[in-house]
Amino acid sequence: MNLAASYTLRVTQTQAAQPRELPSTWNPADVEAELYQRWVAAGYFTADPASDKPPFSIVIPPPNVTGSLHIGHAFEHTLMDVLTRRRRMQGYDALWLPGMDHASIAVHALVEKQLRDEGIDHRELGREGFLDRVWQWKEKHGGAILSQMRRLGDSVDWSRERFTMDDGLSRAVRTIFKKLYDDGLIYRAERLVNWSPDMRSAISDIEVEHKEVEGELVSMRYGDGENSIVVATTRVETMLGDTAVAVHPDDERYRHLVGTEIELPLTGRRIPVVADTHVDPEFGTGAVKVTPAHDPNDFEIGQRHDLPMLTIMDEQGRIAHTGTEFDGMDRFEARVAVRERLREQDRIVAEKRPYLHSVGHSSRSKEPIEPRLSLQWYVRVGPLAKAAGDAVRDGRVEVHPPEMAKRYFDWVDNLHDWNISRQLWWGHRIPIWYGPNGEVVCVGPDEEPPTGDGWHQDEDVLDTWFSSGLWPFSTMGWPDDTADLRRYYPTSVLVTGYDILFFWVIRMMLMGLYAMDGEPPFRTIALHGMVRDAHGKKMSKSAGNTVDPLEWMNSYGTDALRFTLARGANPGADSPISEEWVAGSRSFCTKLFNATKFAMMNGARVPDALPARSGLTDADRWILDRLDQLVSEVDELLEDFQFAKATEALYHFTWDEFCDWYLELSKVQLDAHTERAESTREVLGYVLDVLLRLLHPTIPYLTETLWTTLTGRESVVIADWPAPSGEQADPGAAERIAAVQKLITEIRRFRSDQGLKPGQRVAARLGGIAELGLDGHVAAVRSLARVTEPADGFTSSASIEVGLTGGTVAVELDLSGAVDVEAERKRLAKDLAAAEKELSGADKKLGNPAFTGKAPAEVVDKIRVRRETALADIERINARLAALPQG
RNA sequence: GGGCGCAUAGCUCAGCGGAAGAGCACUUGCCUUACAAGCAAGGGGUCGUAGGUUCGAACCCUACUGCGCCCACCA
Repeated sequence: MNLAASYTLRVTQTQAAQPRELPSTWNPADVEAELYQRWVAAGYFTADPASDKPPFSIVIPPPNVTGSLHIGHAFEHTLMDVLTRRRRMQGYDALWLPGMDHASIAVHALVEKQLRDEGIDHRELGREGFLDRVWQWKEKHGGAILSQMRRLGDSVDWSRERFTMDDGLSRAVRTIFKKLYDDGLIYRAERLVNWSPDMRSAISDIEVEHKEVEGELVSMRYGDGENSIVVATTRVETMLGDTAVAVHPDDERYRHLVGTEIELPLTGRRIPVVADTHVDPEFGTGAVKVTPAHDPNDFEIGQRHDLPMLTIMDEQGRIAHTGTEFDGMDRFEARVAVRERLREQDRIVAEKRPYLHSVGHSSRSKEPIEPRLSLQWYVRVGPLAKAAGDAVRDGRVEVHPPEMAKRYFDWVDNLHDWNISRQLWWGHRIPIWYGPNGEVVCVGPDEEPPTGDGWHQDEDVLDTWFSSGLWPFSTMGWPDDTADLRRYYPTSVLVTGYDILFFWVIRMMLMGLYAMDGEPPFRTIALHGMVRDAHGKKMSKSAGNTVDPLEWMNSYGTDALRFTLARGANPGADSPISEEWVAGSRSFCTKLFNATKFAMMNGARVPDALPARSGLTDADRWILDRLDQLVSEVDELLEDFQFAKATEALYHFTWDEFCDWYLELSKVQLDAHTERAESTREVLGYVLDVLLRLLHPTIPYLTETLWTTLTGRESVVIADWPAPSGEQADPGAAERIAAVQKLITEIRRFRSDQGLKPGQRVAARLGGIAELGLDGHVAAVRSLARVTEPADGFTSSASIEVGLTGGTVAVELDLSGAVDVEAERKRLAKDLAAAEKELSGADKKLGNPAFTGKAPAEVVDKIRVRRETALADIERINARLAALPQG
């Protein structure tokens, strides 16, 4: 892309029917809603599969239908929007597809609680009645986040909004379930699952959080006398379901007991002692009680030794079926009761309390999960996981930042079969029918389920992640062969947090590769970190350090929030955020607003073509060269997902270079009332045009306001992404501007040291400035450093020498007795010390033959130059010191 | 128990082999007609500790210390 192209394309935009005037101040709230509506109405965000542009696509990580916008969303959406808007400007047919997840468990729990508050047991309503309520809830309260996304400025294609419970997506679920079933990749098995007694449903491994809790470790004696053995447990109540005691096969202490049976207290049962290598003879007593139906380890031991599996709890976690006095007790109640009974029987050998250990909790209901033996449907992930690993290993899918790939492999290579059934009602019902004679039939989406006496459908629904795993293609019409699917799948990039890598990304990889004949769901996985508070702490409700992005948008504007978020986004790393920083970003927006206002007040206009460089000043050439560099830099950084660095570069250019220097220098040029003033207006317009386009993906509202006013064109949303001008850079101009900046800064420092007020004009003679080729900059130096031309009666009462490349400028000032000699002496002494330190450092290096011999020539040269400069400085400063009046 | 990451200015972070950087905070002076949500000037760091490699280390290696995260069925 070159400049010519970028300008030609823009001409196709219509002239905006609005006044070319800016409000006096930047009030985001006044324009945001209106601009967003206009963008949507104009169809800018609507992808077009028939277009001849190259496609670019992102699917949104679907937020829960229960959700509202939190800072994490705002962060993730900002990044996605920056990518999407940039691609759109680059001439891609950009699709960012929005939607929501039905969030099976979350919604089920929410509506269930609502009903409970109304005094209704959801089971009484029945499945149909309950689902009616859920849909009612969804229509009324669901999807608050969608309007908040509009507020954020997300350039999503609303015409393609999807919900995981849509008919189309449900059909995709049915289709892939059937395919997996027919391929033998779905099976039913009775295993231990993570059971939530509160939800009365299985939950998946990833919904289990392990937390350190203070429990107890109780050692108790089974059997009697010679034939007794001591076992330890943190869950005394499960002894009611013990069906063995296990010891290590090589353990001499218990060898005589292996194969015998001992008495299990309180139950009247006798259980065998078995030998199993799983047991660690070093831990505790070296003997383990085995409860196959209530502990994952014990389950495996049970399988190996063909032990009975006694389920001693009901689905709500109450002791049941034991035929003991404990039946009906809650599991925690029973823990105490059983321990007390054992103590009475003198079975307790030791107790450790508190005993810290890790217990799995439901991430949903926060209660300890209960391993429970139950019949569930599983996906056999082995072959799918292999493909998912290979796709990243062979580079078809790129993980960014690359270090994160390790984590991906850790997970994908160690996947267990995936339990996909949930004992809930809200979700995709498992399409399995059972017949009266034990038949099991999987019914595809376009097939009729079997009818007749005794046939019934499985009661359970699928894990939420089952349907979200299909998201990149189910949203595009799969299983139909649609234009969208052909064009936008695989998606270009997936933007998501590293915390969701396992939950969601891997599921999409498994399902995408499987359903789409080996085509992965995305080319690149771009992982970002978590938003944290100002001190890097994790945000949580309990810590009270959460923030509300909407509040900040109200106070500082959406752009300020987005700019702050982008500025903190280093790949894969967590980003702290605080209100102060958002306020700082608002300042940036105000600065840009004022700069544009200034330029327009001074007649800045965007030229059809850049003025010939030969007619431009050094300042013009310098800022244009810097702008070219900025364009390339920002482009490369964004291509590499380096949002923070790209944003930083834009900030620095805008504020420190464009505003602080170019605008100030341009004032001098504008005052000249020559052709120079005219070309300066064009350069101002040109730089702002490019700069606003570069900033647009990050701060869309402000840039739209400024750009349309500046250019009179329709919208920056559909403007072209800037390309470097293609002009030859002029390093000479840059060097001269650097010299001018240094000269001005030195004079300002001197003035400040002398305590001169900014408004106080003093005369100065700039000796040697012409010899350095800076004579064209005298007016600028005088204006920015606030020194006037020497008039009659000028007496030099102070002078400073400013060392510049190629020589020095002697600045003589007429301070008319205003010089503070002591301050000057102090300043010079400080400079002298610095120069001497510099000299000795350089001498040390250059005196070291190892250095001069081994270091690259340019490094040695640099040091030599540094030494020369230091020497000259010392001489100059000494002369100045000598010239100062004594006393 | 395994794995990964981080320790740089008061705070939050860049830099990752050749003179210590940014934003915010701080000090001083200014309402200088784009901007006080601002301008100008300035102070502040033996780059966690101890070794090693190198002419040269914030940067590479080793150990240690302190944080953080992820995974895991130690009764």
